[in-house]
Amino acid sequence: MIKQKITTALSNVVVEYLESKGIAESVNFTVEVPPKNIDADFATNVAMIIAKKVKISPRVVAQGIINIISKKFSNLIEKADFATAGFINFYVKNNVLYTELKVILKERNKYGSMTANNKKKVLVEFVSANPTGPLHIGHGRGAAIGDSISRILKYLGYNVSKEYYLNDVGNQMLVLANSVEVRYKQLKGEKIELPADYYQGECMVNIAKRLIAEGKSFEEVDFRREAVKDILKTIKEDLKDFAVEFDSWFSEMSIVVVKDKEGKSEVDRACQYLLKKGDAYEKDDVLWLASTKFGDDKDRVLKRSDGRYTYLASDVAYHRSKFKRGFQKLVNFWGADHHGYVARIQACVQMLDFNKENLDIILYQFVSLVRNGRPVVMSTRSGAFIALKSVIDEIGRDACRFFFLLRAPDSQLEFDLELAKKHSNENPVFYVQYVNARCNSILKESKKRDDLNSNDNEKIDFDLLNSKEERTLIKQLAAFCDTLALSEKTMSPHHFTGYLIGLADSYHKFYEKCRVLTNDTALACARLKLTEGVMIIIQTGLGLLGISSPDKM
RNA sequence: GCGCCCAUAGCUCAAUUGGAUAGAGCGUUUGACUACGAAUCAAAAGGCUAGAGGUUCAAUUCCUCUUGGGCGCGCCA
Repeated sequence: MIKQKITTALSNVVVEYLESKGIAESVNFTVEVPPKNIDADFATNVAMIIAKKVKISPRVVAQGIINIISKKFSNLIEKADFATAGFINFYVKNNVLYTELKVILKERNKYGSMTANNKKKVLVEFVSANPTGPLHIGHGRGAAIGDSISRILKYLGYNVSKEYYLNDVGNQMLVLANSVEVRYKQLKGEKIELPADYYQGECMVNIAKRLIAEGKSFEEVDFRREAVKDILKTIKEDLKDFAVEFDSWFSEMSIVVVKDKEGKSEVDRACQYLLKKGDAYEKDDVLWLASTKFGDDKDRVLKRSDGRYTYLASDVAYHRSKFKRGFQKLVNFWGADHHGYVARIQACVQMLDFNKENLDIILYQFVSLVRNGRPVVMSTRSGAFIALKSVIDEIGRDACRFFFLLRAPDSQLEFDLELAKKHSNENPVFYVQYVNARCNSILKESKKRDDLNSNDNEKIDFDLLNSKEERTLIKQLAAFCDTLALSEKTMSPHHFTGYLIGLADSYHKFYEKCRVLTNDTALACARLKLTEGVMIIIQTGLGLLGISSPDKM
């Protein structure tokens, strides 16, 4: 929040400066934390931007800005100076830092949360893996990212719904049903081979075993329904183990198979709508989506010549349903193999009169699995994949989530199982969690001393927190808000893992340099408050990533 | 052939979306526990950001080309 204060003050000053020069234009500038070698708290590039616009040297502009801000915001700025590169560096008053710390102590796990987004309804769709087997590690990445972003958006005041789109109709379901059927027959003693293009996974056998155990005869069994039921159950359990829970499971069947009073499905309705608008047209016995109108390479088929709809038609109806349910913002997390699909869905939402800006499609690159240096091929069909569950069991939920959230979605990720296992004790997640455990231990220790019981923030002398380590730590805490903003802007939670590692780093350094439980009561009390603030932020931050903060490790 | 994504330390990845001397972890080398947790800290080594041009006060970031990898390109889902 401190950065925000500087930005606001600076905007004010810039307007005044430009007016004094008779310029009406506004300028875009940034405020940021300077690199380590500069000891200022914040820096801005505004002098360089203005200088270019008004053709005055950056130094002169900077001096003008510095004069105004020093006078007008002396409560905020301790000192401001011009750096040779053209930046203006700011040193904020210690009081500003202490005020921020007090806000954290007061707001606790609501610090930085907002109501400003006015409960805007947003739908986050992720995982949406086909129900043809247990989730594998690639789905895990999507699950971790989508779930964390949902938590972050909720924290920022959005009304978030998490949805799983279930492809429970179509060819794959046919293959699935047939696969279980063959297994069923095999178990009954029939001598038949499982075709190579059927699902080979062990779970097909288990489903068949269950059906036989329940005494279901071949004639009465709906293999598709039974298979989906079992697999879905497994998927839900896996997700629960991963701390991911969905608000809704949207069945494709509900928009394809289910008909209204007039015998029309939602897909029928959606296609009808597009046809009427002229965004779909019939040609050669085929119904086409005129997606080229909105930047796609070519028009796409909605309804085949044999009268069956394509997957795209379902998706059009599905997105239409999202709007009909009143969502104002859509976020879709897709595996990178779906990138060819982005253009047509963007086209389709525009045809449905939705602003393209309110649809975010985030592609996450594949997780390539390596075991003992040898690549592991991931294919649900071959059955030779690594289940998410086995990885969670192996390295733990927290470490697994943190690992996935460490990287930007668009970087391909190499996951060496042996390595992950080997270094599980040195995983950065423990580095962060350790801070919480350490703080907890200090607080517990402090309870043994009668002179440290003051819980009243007003009686604490925060001025005593004036070392370099302490200032750095408080600034770091305040940067929590910037991290929230950045994550929202990029729709990626990976900024948070980096932030938390940095915060942990600052605390460990503070710990080495500044003893918390000193004989000086006033100082000990102040440092305990700082420690408490760190715990609040660590716990809240890890919470946004769906990761626990154990008291002891 | 066309399109999307990526290329940064020995390895896995960051870099506040165009900012100052490009940072972490692992691995390597060295040091620190008889006061709050050593799952920690201090220090060293490691880089022509794949290559070549361009845009500007400023490029890992934006544009073009080349090379190398991943993934798509169906009346499959």
